[in-house]
Amino acid sequence: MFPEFGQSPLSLELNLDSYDESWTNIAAFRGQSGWLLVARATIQSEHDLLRGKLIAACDDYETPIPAWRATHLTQCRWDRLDHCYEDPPEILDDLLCEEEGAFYARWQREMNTGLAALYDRGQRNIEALEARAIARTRVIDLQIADLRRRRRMADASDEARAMFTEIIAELEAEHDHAIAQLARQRAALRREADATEETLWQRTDVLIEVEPLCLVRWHAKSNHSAAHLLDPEQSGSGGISLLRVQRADLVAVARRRAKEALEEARRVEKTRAEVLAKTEAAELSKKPSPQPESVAKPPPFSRGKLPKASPFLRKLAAASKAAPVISVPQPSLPQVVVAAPSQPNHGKLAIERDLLAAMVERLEERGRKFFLGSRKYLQNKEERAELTGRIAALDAVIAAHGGPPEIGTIRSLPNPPPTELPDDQPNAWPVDRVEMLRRLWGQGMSANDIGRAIGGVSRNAVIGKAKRLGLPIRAQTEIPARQATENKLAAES
DNA sequence: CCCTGATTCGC
DNA sequence: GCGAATCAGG
Repeated sequence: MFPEFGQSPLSLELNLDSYDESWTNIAAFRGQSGWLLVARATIQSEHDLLRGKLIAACDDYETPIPAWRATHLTQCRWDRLDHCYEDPPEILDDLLCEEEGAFYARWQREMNTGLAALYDRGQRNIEALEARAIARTRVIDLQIADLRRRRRMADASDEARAMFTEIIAELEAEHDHAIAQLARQRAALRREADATEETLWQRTDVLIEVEPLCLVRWHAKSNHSAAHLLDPEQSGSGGISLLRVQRADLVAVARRRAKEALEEARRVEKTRAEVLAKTEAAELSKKPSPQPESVAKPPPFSRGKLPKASPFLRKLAAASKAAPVISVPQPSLPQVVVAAPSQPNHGKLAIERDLLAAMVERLEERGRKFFLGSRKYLQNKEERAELTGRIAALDAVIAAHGGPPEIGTIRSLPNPPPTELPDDQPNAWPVDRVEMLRRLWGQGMSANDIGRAIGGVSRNAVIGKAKRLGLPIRAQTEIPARQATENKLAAES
């Protein structure tokens, strides 16, 4: 094990040859380098105390190395200790966070028999559910196969064949239904179990402490292995073959990254297609009579661009920064044309709502990895709260306008007030906040206080917004401000 | 120093 | 349009 260096990063060389156990445990690290962080974790409650080592490691490409594999590295001897002037990658922190969460969960399961039982029971329930579903679908499959065979038989009459087809269709529907039901029930069980588990977690008052022991930038070296690492025919030119090995690594990483980016891009593409379909459907239902003239030549949208996308979609696309870079093998969209809605409609709001809900779900899933109360957990929680707030706001808007506009007299040309709700711009100041700002600014409250009163806004933001709103400029000699200062001075003396 | 609002400028 | 950084006055 390494000495306890403290937190400042050090670079060192690991001698893989000094590893005592099976060579296969560390063979993959040959010639590699990366980062390694070891921390001591202590969990303490009224009755129990558990200590453990947390290991977070990654390679040069920031690919995480599982803790159980990285452990082997710590068993090697090291030399060439030196200062390290590089900054450790952020992912190391993330990994440590995950390890912390895992450690905590382990402690919970070990120390809390109720939780362990609950966990087991949940697993068993899910297994039973799956077994039942598989048995059921298998029976259906057999029936379908049998019916198909009968249908193929020569002596079957046309009516009989039609009947078989009908029954097969029914059975297939039932099969699909069973699968869907399984998915639903499984998700429900999981949710339930997680919720119960979390309440049990929160009930225990514990203290978790993570103390970093060392943070090293490592290079793995192996002397004797060089000989059998090299291809025999290239053994004369070690440098070249080493380069080749490195190149292979780089190519592999590049491929992996490209693949991930492609998947991401596809996901975005899919969401976009869904939204398009929904918007189109909404448009169609809203305008039963087609208006051929109004949209003379709707431009086919270009690839990688979100046509009239909602800000959330754009954000989504931006978050998955893959779309613009990677060329997605486009499934040659059949020129889907959307008459871009000139004003916010309820279909759009509903879609945005759905997107937000989906984002919340993803956040929730991600948040489960983090240790309760950790920085990342809190951040996640905050983001979730914000999104839920936005969903509520959207709901209110949708409700306030009484659902989708009916095709009545009102919906004619003198078009309805476009309700200057800043739903087109998630960054824009919501109307109520602007109102508040106006009022407080009028009352002479300081920008700092206004920012605090509104919440989540800096004084600079308040001032900036006030200026943009064209609110009366307040000279710095304004009474309230000076009064406040004087009051303070008076209080001091 | 503290506070304040005003302005700039990169996003 | 937004707001952090910066400026400048009290």
